[in-house]
Amino acid sequence: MTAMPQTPTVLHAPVIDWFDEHARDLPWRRPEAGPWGVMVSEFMLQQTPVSRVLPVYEQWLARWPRPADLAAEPPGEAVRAWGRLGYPRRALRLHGAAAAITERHGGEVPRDHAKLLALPGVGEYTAAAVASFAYGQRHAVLDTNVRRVFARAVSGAQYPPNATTAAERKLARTLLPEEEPVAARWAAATMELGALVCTARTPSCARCPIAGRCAWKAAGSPAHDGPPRRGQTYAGTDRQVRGKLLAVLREAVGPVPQSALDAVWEEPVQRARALDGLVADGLVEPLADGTYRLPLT
DNA sequence: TACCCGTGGTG
DNA sequence: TCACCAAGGGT
Repeated sequence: MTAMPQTPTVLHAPVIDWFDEHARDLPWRRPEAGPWGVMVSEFMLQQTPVSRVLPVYEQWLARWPRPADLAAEPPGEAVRAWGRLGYPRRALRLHGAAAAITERHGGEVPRDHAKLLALPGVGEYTAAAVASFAYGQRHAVLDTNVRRVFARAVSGAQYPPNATTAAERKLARTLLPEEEPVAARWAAATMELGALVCTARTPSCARCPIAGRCAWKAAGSPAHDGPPRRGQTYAGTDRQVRGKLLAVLREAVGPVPQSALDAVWEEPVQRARALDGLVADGLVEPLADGTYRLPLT
């Protein structure tokens, strides 16, 4: 059961005041980033830490300052520029989003949440984040940081559920400040609080602006009880093989022979399955002569 | 819903 | 050392 705060607004001022003082100076938060910069950052930050995104973000925006600039290049160039950020399908989707923005929205990142949501690679979180951070709109922005902050401060649990629940969305809407600019500030502030203070492993409650109102802390910071949180195995999986295969193609200038791909993984069945998967995903293009390259279309 | 999808830092 | 973790989305 989720406990409703008696007066939701009491959290707003301390969290936003804390954000005013402690917010990181990130490039996508600067005014010159614009909606496109915000969108690029949101794609890159999906499951990838800020520190690793920073250099790639700068290169990306310098090379493709507008959606149309990216849309004008082959998707394989986006995959190559993605580097080692991980989950390279995001690069493909960002390229697809840029193409859709160019074709359907006159080259401007749409302001409307529903239109954002219709873009490839843009889900509930990213649509709300772009609408809120880039356009100052009032949306519940529920990422892993915000979910953890609310789980602790309001629900009294160490961790949120594995999958986002309807109760969490309702709570987020309940806590959202009424005024649009305040709501946008709140969204960024709660995310930052989760990223810097209310961290997953060892939260710094001594530095938390709402520690005095935290339900989890008040309960004695009880350990997580429910089902174990989903772990991520990696070694020996298809994902690892796909990563090795794509790394070869990223670093190659032109098409690579089958033999170069065969060299990265011993086991032929899994290797073939991984390569087929990359082709099916549009990350790799097989050529008639038996070589492979990053996609030109 | 549960699972798939990369990569690297860290306690 | 190694399991956990990092501004999710698609199916």
